[in-house]
Amino acid sequence: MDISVKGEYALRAVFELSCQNSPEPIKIAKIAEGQKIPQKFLEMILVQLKQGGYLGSRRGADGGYYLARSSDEITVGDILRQIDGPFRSSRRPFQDESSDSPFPELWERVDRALSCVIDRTTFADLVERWKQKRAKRVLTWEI
Amino acid sequence: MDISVKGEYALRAVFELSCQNSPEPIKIAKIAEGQKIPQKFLEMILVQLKQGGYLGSRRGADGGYYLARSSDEITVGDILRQIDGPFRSSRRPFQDESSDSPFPELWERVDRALSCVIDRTTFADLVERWKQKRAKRVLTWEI
DNA sequence: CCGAATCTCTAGTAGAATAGTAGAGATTTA
DNA sequence: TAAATCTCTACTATTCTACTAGAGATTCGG
Repeated sequence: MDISVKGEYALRAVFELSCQNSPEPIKIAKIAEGQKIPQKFLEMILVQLKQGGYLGSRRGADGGYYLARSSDEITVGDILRQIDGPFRSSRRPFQDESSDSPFPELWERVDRALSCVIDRTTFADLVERWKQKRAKRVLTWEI
Repeated sequence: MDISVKGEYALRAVFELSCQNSPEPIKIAKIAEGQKIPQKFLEMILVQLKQGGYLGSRRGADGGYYLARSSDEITVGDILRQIDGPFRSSRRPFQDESSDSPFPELWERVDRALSCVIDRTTFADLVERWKQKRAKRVLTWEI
């Protein structure tokens, strides 16, 4: 019942790209620096996200990564599943044997509850909320 | 975002005890057999559950484990947290550094959603639902 | 078209966690 | 007391996590 560091790095990388929201690619090094992620580790993560169709890339000078879809069409759940695979609670090996147990149904309900948060939260949402929080903080300071 | 086998074994063990619902202790061997859990592994799990105050035990002939509380006062979340520790999503190391990120809030929402299921589902609930499902199945067969 | 910048691919790796196993010791009851 | 049972300590094989290293492929500016 935990999220891997790798998964969180992936979220932070996509968040960074969503914030920039530029059609021009952003360098791995810049993302790594901005989000404090070991660069070589991040490289592997970004390749996975590209394979999933969430990011695109360009090599060479002025190369980098960019969002392959708009940030309101990528959810937190998309990224986590791409990086860490499907959550195990949904495909436990116990289900088939006799099925005479209350747990498959429990795991379904857990999955649904989780899904309500992670599959409904897009990166556009995250950026917006984060901006609002920042605006609020600045306001409070100025008063 | 997954549940350990150990955690699921613990749930199954407590479920077994809740089903029996007997004041008399039930032997480890019987629980292990009933829920298909390696006995030696189960022993360690049961000790942890006893330390958490969820189970009691008696040694010697006719010894075994029993519920230390009524099954409607033990939740799925209690057992999972006792076995696997608190979920990491709630105490990630990223929070403190700058806190200039939308993720702490996201993890809070994940935790709340999860909590709505696992901290509100007691073993009495599980037993009842399971019995109802069984009754339904029998009914369908008989028609 | 050269070369520098950048992404990409393969491989390896230290340390922790997972899912157990083994066996002697402590306690209780018949 | 003897047998049954829980309890405690220790060990271990395998897998996973979070990286690191380095050579190769591609692009673009000049």
